[in-house]
Amino acid sequence: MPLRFFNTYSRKREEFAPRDPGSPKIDIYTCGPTVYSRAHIGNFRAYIFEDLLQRHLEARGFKVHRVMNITDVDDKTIRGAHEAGVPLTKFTQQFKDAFFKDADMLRIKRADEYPAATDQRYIDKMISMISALISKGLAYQADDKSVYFRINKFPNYGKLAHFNLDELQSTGRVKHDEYDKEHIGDFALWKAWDKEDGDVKWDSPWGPGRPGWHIECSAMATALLGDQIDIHCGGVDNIFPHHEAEIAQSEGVTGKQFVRMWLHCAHLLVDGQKMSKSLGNFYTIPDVLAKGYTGREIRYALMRVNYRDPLNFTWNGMQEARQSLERIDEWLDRLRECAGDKIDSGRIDSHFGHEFEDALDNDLNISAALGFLFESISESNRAMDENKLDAKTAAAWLTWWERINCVLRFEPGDARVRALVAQTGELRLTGTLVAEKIPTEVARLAKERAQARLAKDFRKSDELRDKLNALGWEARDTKDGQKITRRAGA
RNA sequence: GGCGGGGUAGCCAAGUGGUAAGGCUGCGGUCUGCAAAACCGCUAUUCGCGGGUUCGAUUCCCGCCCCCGCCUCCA
Repeated sequence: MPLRFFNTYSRKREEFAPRDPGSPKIDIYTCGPTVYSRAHIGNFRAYIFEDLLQRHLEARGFKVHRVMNITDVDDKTIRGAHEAGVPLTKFTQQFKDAFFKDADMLRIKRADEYPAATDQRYIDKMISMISALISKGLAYQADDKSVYFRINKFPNYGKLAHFNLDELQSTGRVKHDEYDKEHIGDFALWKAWDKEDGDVKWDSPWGPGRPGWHIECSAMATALLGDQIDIHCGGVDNIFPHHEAEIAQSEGVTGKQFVRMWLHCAHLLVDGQKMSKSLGNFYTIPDVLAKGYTGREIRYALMRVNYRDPLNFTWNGMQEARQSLERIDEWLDRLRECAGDKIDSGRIDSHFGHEFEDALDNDLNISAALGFLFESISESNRAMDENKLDAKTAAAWLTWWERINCVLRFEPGDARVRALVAQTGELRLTGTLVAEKIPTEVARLAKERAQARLAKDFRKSDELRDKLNALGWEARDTKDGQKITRRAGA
């Protein structure tokens, strides 16, 4: 089945192939955070989408080289540093650290490189690109000393967003230096130093200043990935002006098609509105964790809807994510018990097809892929209920799970490891998971409860179950004895 | 005004020119001392609205309504 993605440029689903058809190498550039405050879960929806994209491409045998930029100089970072009374680099560092911490929490695979806009290497590259644009007549220095891109000289400007330049309207959200620019749509490549910038400045042929926002991506992308990249991703709000500007700058310098495929992620909504810093309707990862949810539950909640559809964030949705993951966890536990010592001898039988991967091939249709997973869960659960699943097949299911989980990364985490306490009170490990140490108090209560049950003292047994519950553990009676697990989200 | 995305059960959501996957919730059943989990069953004669094409449309075409986003800070 061919890999197909919706290319924003053509507005069509297109078959994807690497630049070099004979090579599995793919270069991806993804727009990263501006580190002026903590990223919110709407931002992370885009990063989760990119993670899914990368992991699926890798599952399909491609060698992905991914770059994500860190914007660490712009109006907001400068203002934030000024207000905090600390140097810019110190101000941005805390949000860089927080970004990686949050990304790890969501099990987002690290990009190969995280270039920062303030790295002198890229400042130099930006300056050389701007010089090239000026020499080609595609840019000019205005009276305010800033350098602007001359969009009227770049015929393709507006092609990505499908905008007609004559119809661009100012929304009044941003102050324009309309007197200095030739065209309202001309965007800054180099911003001349202003006293509000303080000591944030770099030397350039046009005087001291700092880079415009868009040029950094063109510079870092071409510096690290070359003149042409396979896939470029971002949120839909980056289509215009940011990605439009990137095309103009990059192609203006190189004369080559900059990006072969543009993929854009729809917004995360809150109460039907875009989650954004400016509206104040946002949650950060720590906000959601504080409500008792785990990183993988957030991951599930952000990943389960196709990336091109708006996704409404709700606490009900978080609860659904938790319950769905619980279902997967229970299934894995049953399979591991069923597989027993055959657990490592799993081999994929022919009936374990590739429907999961096939679904993702179609523009990352995660809903269809998860639908197939849950159908598989029902099917194998039924077989286990009927005692028709042998250990080898159970092991094969687990092997299949390991395969698709390379993309999903939904396995229980360290903080939520499942363990068994048999009636004897002995600790037993399930499958390949490492058991979390059951607190001695919990183990003691569990043992006491097992004894009460043997004595048919159900009143005491129920009281002990309530106590375990209060401690965040769940006691369940199975035919193999009492089972103690961490409660969901605990 | 221009350019996009979306509207499928209580909620989330897939999908196809041939009669609606899956998840969550709820209800009934099996199992259980009771639960839990799992399994079984039930829950949209219908896919925003109105036309058209067709033997047949949720799916294609035309018109309209609603929601969200972008139009130079935004993932």
